[in-house]
Amino acid sequence: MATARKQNPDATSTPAVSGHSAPSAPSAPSAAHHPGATIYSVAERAGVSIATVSRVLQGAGTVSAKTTQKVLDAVDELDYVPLGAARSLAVRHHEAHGLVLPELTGPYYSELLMGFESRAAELGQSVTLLLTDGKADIARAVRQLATHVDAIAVLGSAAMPPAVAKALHGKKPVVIIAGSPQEGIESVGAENAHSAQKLTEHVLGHGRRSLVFVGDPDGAPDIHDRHAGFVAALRAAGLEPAEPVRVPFREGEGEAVAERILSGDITADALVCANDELALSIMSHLQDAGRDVPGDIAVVGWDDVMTSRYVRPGMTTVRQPVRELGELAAERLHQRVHGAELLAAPRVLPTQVIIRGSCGCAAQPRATPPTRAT
Amino acid sequence: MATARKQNPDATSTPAVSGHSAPSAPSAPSAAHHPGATIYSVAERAGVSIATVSRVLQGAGTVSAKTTQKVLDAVDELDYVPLGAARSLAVRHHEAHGLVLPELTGPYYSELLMGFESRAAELGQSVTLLLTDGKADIARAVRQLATHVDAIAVLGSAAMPPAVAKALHGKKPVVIIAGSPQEGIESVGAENAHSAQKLTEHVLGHGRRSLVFVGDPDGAPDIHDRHAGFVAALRAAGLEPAEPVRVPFREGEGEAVAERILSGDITADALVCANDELALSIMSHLQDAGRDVPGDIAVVGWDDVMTSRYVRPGMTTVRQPVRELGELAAERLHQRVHGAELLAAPRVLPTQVIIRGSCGCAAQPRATPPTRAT
DNA sequence: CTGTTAGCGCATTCAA
DNA sequence: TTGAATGCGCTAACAG
Repeated sequence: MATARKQNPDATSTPAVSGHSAPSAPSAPSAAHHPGATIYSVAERAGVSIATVSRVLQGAGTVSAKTTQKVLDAVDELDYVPLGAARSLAVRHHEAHGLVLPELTGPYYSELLMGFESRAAELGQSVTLLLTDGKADIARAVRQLATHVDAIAVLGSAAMPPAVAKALHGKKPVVIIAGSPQEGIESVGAENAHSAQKLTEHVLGHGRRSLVFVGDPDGAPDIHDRHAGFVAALRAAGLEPAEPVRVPFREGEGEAVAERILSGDITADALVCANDELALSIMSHLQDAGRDVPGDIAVVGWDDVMTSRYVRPGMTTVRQPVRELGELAAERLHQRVHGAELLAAPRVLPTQVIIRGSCGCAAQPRATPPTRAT
Repeated sequence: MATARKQNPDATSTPAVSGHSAPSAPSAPSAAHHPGATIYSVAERAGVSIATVSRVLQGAGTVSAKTTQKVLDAVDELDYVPLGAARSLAVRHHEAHGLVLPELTGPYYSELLMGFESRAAELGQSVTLLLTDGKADIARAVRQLATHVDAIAVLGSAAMPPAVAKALHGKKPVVIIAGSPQEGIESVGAENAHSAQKLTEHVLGHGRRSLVFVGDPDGAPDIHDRHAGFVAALRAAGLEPAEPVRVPFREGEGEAVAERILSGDITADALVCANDELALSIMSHLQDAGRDVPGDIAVVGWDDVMTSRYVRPGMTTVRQPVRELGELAAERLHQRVHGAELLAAPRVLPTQVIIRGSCGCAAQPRATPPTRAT
């Protein structure tokens, strides 16, 4: 019965003396893990009030050097770990941001997450991660997440029901990353259409005329935009774009696409792929079948993954500032939590076309700093 | 002043009648986001007590269908999002696990994280991620993390001061992943020494006699074990192992190592590398310089990253059940939180040697299911 | 089946 | 510079 508080159901509600926890048992000598040290045990051990303990721990108010030291010692001896939930309840803040991603294969998500975590940490926020792929009830998971965080960032391609996003929003700040801007929800992203157009123009510049877009424009908002840029470039060149080859961009799909090309089901002298994994896989299978890339057919991707530097020919692609995108999202979340207004226009970060050999340019020695264009 | 509670500083502490929040204002008609809906507002709106609201939300106790519906409606209308902190404080746990990783480049960490998140989610736990690379005060970050979670998993190679691990442990369950088992701290990992020995024996089987290990055995516990297996294989073959080439395994290091080989500073007819990124990079630079792999020199790696299937020759390597490792860690954490005893012996998961062409075997068509050995 | 009540551990006025 | 008291929103006995 050391910690004496809130327990006077007997006495009349007059501020009875409540004997300052008299020097009864001088508490256990030293050592040993108090599994449940609380601010009360620390205060008692230091011989101060919990308010004082709180002050030194928060660095708030002014506490004498001597008292501070006593408290710090007690904290140390007791191995005190504050209970975050109690603090959160009192201050009404979780000091945590949520991030919703579909999954983590490939460098894109990881980069994004690293950027997000890094900036969040700088701002004193921890990050709680939610992966949607394979989850049965995503809406439930997101609501659960909302319970523990102050704000949430969602990747556009994460399978989160728009209804959920809207519901959350209004309760907690939400930002959509690389998604289609929704009414009243802030979004950040990397530029797509313009770079796609530049990239396509570059391929056109090699004299290719029969280009096909590989990837599903309706699968994700950024793919949609890339396709739009592709189409724009073709039209500007007086060409009529063929129907895109709509495949999801898992690695395995590349083989199927390659087969269709080899069998003549698809005819093209250049492939503009929705991302590098797809492009890489297709190129590899084509090469295995004896086709020359880019001689017979050019292949370009998007994302500039590591492998794109190692294959031959090097993969021509587009690099996005993915890490910065993550940082930006964390940053905006934090500002919004602290009262900043929702930004009406999406923030879009510039991207960079990386020219290597697969587009038809002379092969470069691989794994060297890429040539920059744009 | 709708929610009437805990406010009778006037009346004597006798259980005064406290007028049941008489049907004063019938509350706002419909619609609109109550920014701060609480269990009280929901209860009031549904015309029940907060206990009932809690019951339907927790699925605990028995509540009549009609009442349940009223509550659910109120929750819906008010767009009620419970405050996790309050619940955590009351039930005294966070329903969250922490995961400490150095960073997220390459597929290893991502896989691990996916496994961890997936299993944690199944168990109803959310995951809070902490990346140590680039953090100034890691100990502080970890303590901060400990504040919000019930248990923590740490990757062995994460730069977490052992002292912190020990401090945390005893307060919250801790498991070390792929690290050196520490006294009194549970650990899980993938098998290293034995597979390394098998792999080395395989290379030896191709007639190579001058093998060198590339990677720093003191850099991470699992590298240490792989090196040990390497040494064991050589000794068993009557060979004296050369000093390992101690480099960190960032991608950039490969070039430097390749240079030393080309310049004759290092002589070897086979390289056993600490991981695939290193092996890949070295092989690539060697090839660029005109060396034949595996003709002139064999190169093998560890991890079986995606690129290892795409390069030629295919990279011979060792696949670890990384995802399963993550799942196992989450699983153990959860069990420990729920009272399970600390496992004295480390749980170690089996690995698999993947034979492709870079070790000296006949080149395989790439990007096909790997041949299994072991 | 439902309501009352007492904390959970902490931050924070308000006094002293 | 310090302490006493109050409440954050929720769960969980305990009554009824």
